[in-house]
Amino acid sequence: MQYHHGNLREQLIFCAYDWISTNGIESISLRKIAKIAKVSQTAPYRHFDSKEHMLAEVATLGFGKFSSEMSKNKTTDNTADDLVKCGVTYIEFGLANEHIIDLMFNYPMKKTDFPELLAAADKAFGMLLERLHYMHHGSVGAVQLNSMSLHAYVHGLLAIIQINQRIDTSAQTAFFKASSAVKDNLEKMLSAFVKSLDFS
Amino acid sequence: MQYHHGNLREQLIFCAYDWISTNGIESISLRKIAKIAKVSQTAPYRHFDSKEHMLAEVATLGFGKFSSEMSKNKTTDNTADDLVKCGVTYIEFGLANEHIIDLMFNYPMKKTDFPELLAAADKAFGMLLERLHYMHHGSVGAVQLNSMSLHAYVHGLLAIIQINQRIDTSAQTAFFKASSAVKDNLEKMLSAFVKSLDFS
DNA sequence: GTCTAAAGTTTACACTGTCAACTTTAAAAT
DNA sequence: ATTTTAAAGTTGACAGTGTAAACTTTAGAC
Repeated sequence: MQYHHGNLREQLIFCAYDWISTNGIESISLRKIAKIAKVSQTAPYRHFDSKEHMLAEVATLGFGKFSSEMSKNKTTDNTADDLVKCGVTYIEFGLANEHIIDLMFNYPMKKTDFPELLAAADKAFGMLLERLHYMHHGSVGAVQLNSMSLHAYVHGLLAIIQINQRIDTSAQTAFFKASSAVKDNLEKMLSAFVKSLDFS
Repeated sequence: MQYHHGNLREQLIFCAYDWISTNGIESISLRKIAKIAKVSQTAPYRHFDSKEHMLAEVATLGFGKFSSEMSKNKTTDNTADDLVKCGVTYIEFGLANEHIIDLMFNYPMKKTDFPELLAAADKAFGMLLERLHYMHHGSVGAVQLNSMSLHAYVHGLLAIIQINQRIDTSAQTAFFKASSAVKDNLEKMLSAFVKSLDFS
């Protein structure tokens, strides 16, 4: 079966992705996206159950780009370095796409309603798991705990940097002065962290 | 000068705090809060410039409770343990008040518009700094970097656990299975992390 | 007791998500 | 080739939102 517009569903997702990228999540509305795509206000409802459903598709797209970014830099001969690069890539992606990563991780969605999104998120997480399994040399042990630990650390570093960036410099307090130093020491901090993990 | 209602401003803040605690941030509206406080829809505008302004006051209240929770458990004879307790308290507060901490850290507000909020956040962060300064024995060195590092780790752990909790068990993937193990290993993970910090 | 400014109300506007009822049109069935 | 049908898109409506303007009430200063 064909359609009228050509490919409205995907175009809406792309429009929404762009809008969120530049304007943030709160300012989005289905009606605006529909207007940008030059269709009527309720046309999106022929393709998505709800606004949340559409945002889930955008988040899925985000995880796709995120994964392909993360899958680069695989050297295999020094997995610890790869892990550090993973972390740096994670944070750089977050800084370059602050609103999208906000949607991906902070926007409250019933993720179980959107299996595609769940799978996309899981795939991204798999990049970490894969490398950690390699470092554990087959022993399963604390590999999951280590992966969570690393993910938490990286995720937290990104959050700290973002919180800092939302403050304009003139009003910086002790907290925000400190967090600006994080960005300049990312690799050092991450590799120290990876070294501290237990691979026994 | 007096007023009609008695103490509407504070009551609105408390109402909003309660509402957010139980219902989350997205579902809040100024009109609902006004109705709960039994005043007209626009009465809040005699006390707050905007919805955001009111939420900033709620967040400030949140940071107050957060700080007083964090300031407990100060033994001074084993600061490393205190730091671990700080982290555990942070995460426990977050889990017991998921929507409030969401407002405090994830809700996008121009924090510079609300100096009270900035100060309250800074005070909470000071709990960490204080202990870390003690462990650095006066040497300033990497104390700020360490504080950011620890904050990032704790913040990230909380985020991971929260993400996990939003998924219902039947649909758990590798990612979410792993994150459930974090909660049972919090203290172990935190004390390993604190030990890995460089206090030279 | 009058006056004034703070506190609260009413009305209104533009915007939102979403539903129901309608129209168009591409492709399957005849 | 023509009819049928269901998907794709439109129109209009409803309740809820933030917030601005104009109004009313009332406590306290004079």
